[in-house]
Amino acid sequence: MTTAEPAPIELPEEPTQARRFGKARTAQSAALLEDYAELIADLLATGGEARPTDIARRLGVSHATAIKAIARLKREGLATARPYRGVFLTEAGEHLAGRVRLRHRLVVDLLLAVGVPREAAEQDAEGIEHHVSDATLAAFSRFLAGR
Amino acid sequence: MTTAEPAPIELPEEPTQARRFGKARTAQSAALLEDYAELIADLLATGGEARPTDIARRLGVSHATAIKAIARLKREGLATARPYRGVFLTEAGEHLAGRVRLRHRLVVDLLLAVGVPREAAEQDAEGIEHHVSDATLAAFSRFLAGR
DNA sequence: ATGAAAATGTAGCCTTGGCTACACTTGGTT
DNA sequence: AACCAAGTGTAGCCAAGGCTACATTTTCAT
Ligand SMILES: [Mn+2]
Ligand SMILES: [Mn+2]
Ligand SMILES: [Mn+2]
Ligand SMILES: [Mn+2]
Repeated sequence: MTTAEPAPIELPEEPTQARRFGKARTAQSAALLEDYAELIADLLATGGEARPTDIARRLGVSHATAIKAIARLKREGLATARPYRGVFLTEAGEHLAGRVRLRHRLVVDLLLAVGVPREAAEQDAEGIEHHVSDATLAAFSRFLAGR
Repeated sequence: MTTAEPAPIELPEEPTQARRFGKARTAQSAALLEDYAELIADLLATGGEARPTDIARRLGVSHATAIKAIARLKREGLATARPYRGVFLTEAGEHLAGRVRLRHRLVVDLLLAVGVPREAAEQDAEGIEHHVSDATLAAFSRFLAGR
């Protein structure tokens, strides 16, 4: 034989595929808020305060960009902030941050468990975490527990 | 004891964290082109042609949105298309589609292997695939081979 | 107390990726 | 040959998420 057998291509049903892509887009649009919420919670927990400049530096964006995102967090009821006074999370924001942090850790742990090198795991988890459903998260937990 | 021990929070170094977030943003901006390339290749392979309306229906977006994305594919040298004549992939586009399809399959297979239910695996893979680095992909391959 | 540096906020610009509405081809039926 | 439906393209709108430049407020050292 000259080449490996190319696996046959089969397309999902059209409505199924459209639904999957749509959900992936929805997950993506939530990603930014999730990262901000998680980071703000971490900064508050470790340093005591979450200032726009700190947030911006950690995310690698300009402070203007961070301030606009914080405005969106406020608009969506996840954070509070008064001018020149730092950012805090609402109940909803804290709750979101908690779930996001758990997901983040589980994704990293699963990647490590299947043999992904540490830094790749930490890097890839930052994107992957936003696309892990509850069902998948549960499977990750079971897999990690049973070994 | 009353509550589970809350794992201690430690933040990555600032430049490290900024680099990770930046890479995740870059990966995200490539995601749309990857999905289009993969889908166009699949349509060409199975149906013989990839028309804007088909692409739009499968992605769950309007045909106008699809046409604009196809324009971007052309701009970036991944596709060719003449008015009213359907879309084709360039060498670069075919190559991208091939890599994306492989990644997509490996991600689904890995999720199944760790116990994720079929539909959740297919769904989550659609987003996860865009954040899987070569190092992680290699680890997935090894994991799947050794069992 | 004051002056400089740092942080914060605002304005205006850009690209991406959505959408709807409308105009124009194309291709099959009659 | 003509018509009509489907497909295609274009225009114009919007929100998100980037940026730079500039104005304002705080904070900190002197
Ligand atoms: Mn993230
Ligand atoms: Mn995270
Ligand atoms: Mn995808
Ligand atoms: Mn895919």
